[in-house]
Amino acid sequence: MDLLTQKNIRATTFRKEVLAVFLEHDYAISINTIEKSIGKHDRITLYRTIKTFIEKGILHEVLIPNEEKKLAMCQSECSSDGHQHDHIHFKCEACEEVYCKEVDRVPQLQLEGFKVKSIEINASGICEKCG
Amino acid sequence: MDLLTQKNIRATTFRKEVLAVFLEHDYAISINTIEKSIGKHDRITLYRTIKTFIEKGILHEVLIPNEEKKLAMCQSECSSDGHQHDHIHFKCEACEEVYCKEVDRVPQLQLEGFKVKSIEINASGICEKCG
DNA sequence: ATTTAAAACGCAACATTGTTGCAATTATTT
DNA sequence: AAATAATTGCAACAATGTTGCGTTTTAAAT
Ligand SMILES: [Mn+2]
Ligand SMILES: [Mn+2]
Ligand SMILES: [Zn+2]
Ligand SMILES: [Zn+2]
Repeated sequence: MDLLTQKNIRATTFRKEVLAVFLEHDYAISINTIEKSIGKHDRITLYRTIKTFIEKGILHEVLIPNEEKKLAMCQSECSSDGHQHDHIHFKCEACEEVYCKEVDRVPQLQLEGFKVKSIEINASGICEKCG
Repeated sequence: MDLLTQKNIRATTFRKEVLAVFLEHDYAISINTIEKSIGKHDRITLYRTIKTFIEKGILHEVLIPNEEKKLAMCQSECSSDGHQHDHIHFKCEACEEVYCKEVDRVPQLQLEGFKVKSIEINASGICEKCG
């Protein structure tokens, strides 16, 4: 069964094309990259598609300071009830791509006086392929 | 001695006003907030001021998914040679502000096959004041 | 103190990124 | 097959960020 149907949205041609672009990459991509990959396209529909995909737990934003906003696919746990990521974002200084990388245990954080509910990590360095 | 002079840029009226806005807040603020705080202002000059401040290690961007871009002051270690932050970003679900929070030890991260050079953490939960 | 040179400012014009309303189209349900 | 609901595509707009250039301000040199 189709991922789109699973997430309770209609599996239209446009959405399948957008999804296909994400499946072709193993790293986070920008809206620009998507636009270049899909042939004819309507910018507005693309923005709405992305918004829907984020709401439904198909995509999530990947924000790195001083970089273009990027998007990447979620794991199966995410849904309209919320996102749940056990992964970090890793920006490689060599290939310059940003990878979503699963980790067994996301490092925890203790902050005196603060109640920490969730944590999100962006690391940088040299990736597996470039190492 | 003035922070601006310390960082080797001219301490103009405009820059001092922008800096003052940051000193009034103990959390990250948006460009919109700055614009509302300084009386008359030129948007272009503000954008250039921010860019300069980031380059000189006075400000850094604070990016949280699905939120307006924010900015916050750096610690003294940052300079045009680079930023060096031993702090995390904490978004409070109650007051909705994002705080830069110093930590004694930033949690480390081991990734099989990856060389981790730096790490950046965004946490969320309930802050000290709201707890 | 005056002159000079560099840096910063302010304006106009533009580029990029993202949103809203609405009519036409497409997908699902009856 | 018809009715219904979701999605699309267009136009128009709003928000965010950039570039060029002449004027003003600042710091340095005389
Ligand atoms: Mn990710
Ligand atoms: Mn910070
Ligand atoms: Zn790499
Ligand atoms: Zn709070």
